Amino acid sequence: MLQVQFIRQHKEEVLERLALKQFKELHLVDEIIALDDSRKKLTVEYDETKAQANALSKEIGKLMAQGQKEEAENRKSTVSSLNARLQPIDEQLKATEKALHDALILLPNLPSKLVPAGRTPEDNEVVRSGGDLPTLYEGAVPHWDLTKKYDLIDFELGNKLTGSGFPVYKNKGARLQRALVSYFLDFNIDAGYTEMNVPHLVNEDSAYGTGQLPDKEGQMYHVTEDKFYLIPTSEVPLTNLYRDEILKDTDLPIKMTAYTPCFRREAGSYGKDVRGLNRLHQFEKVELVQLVHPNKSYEVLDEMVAHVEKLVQSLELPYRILRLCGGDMSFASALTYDFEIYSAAQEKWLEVSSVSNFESFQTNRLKARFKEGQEKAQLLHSLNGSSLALPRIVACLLENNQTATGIKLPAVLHTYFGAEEIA
RNA sequence: GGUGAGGUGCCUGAGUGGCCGAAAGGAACGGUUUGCUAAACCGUCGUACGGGUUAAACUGUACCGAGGGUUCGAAUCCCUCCCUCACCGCCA
Repeated sequence: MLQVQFIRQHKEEVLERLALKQFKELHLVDEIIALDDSRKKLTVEYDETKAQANALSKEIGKLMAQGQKEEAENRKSTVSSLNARLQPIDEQLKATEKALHDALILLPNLPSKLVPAGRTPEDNEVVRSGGDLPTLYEGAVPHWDLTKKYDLIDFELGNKLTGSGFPVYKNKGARLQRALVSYFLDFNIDAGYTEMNVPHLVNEDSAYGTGQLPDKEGQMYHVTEDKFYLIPTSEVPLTNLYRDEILKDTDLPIKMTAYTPCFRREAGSYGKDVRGLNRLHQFEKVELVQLVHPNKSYEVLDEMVAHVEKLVQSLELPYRILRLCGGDMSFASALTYDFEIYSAAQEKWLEVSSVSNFESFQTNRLKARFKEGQEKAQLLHSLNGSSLALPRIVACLLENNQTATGIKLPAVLHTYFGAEEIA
């Protein structure tokens, strides 16, 4: 959520940058300023009237103590009439505040200066790439055949237990997952991230805090009886750890990593995009979250991108890093880099990580702040990134490294996996 | 799930209708003192939204788990909800 004060002070800039994000409802900006104007006006009216009433009420106490009953009764009726006047003002004020808030949450975050113009994924900028596209042997097949051939994942069993999109990992498939999770976590811990283990269900306040509610309710699984939501990513619990907190600047940066399952309803998806491991309702992911000083966040973003890049490189997979264009970025992001890995048998790029700087967009909603000395509290900047989403990594590892006799694993996984290849 | 107790500032904890944005102690921060450490002493020490100012000073309103209510006036009384703790039951 953008800050009204910023919008007021930088209206032209806000309009320009919203347009870059392909945001159409630019009229909201003027509406917001108008609503804020009336909010201020009503606040003054309310406060002044209330101040009178409060002062009189205080006098009543003293008059009563002095036994001046009549005078006290006089004041009482004055206060009563003041309060009666207050009521409609209060109602208007509340309605105005709500309207203002409702309009504010419709505005997406402003894209940073680095964001390329554009509307569709084709407009994203490739900033770097690495690794060589593998040449597969004659009999190479997509991962959904490999998982069957080596008995790694059973999609049908998952259907039986739950439904499509809930695969059952078996045997070396299960072990490969666990190896990857351990490796990713260790890699992150070595870079100074603190490992966290957080709830997989969150309450409404948390879902609201990171922006899943109110708009994306349909994308989450909802436990209606207890009003909990299954997390779509560990970004939700991790970032919400600091909801309504005021940190000291010396506590910064906060660097966290967590491994959790992620649950996504992904309503409306179909076709080959959802085949095999490409898109699931439940998958595993290791996530990075940082909360940092506002003047550090872009430096930190680069650092996180470099960190994920090193991780991908260590898996010896061909990758490219995209800087997302205005139209393809998420609602809350100011700048996003996507990591894609080439899935050789499917012959397409799969997104395996998305690293974003949200600036103060999330923290404004969360009220996650920090203080430098005696200064006024100010909003932190939040960032997050996957490191990495498991299923698509598995898909690429299997497809790209397949041989006639088995699947060779990158060296970094040998110890974790307990073998050099899946045969 | 049952019964009981309770939710106050960074923490502990007082406060049962006006003198309470809230005692006291601790922590933290700034300073004085100090050979060092420690101690002592002085000061500062919540947030938000307004007014005001070049900026301050100053000032108003709201907030004592959340939401409603009673009252001229609520941290304090009433109602609903949430949460925590203790004991019992059950149990990985």
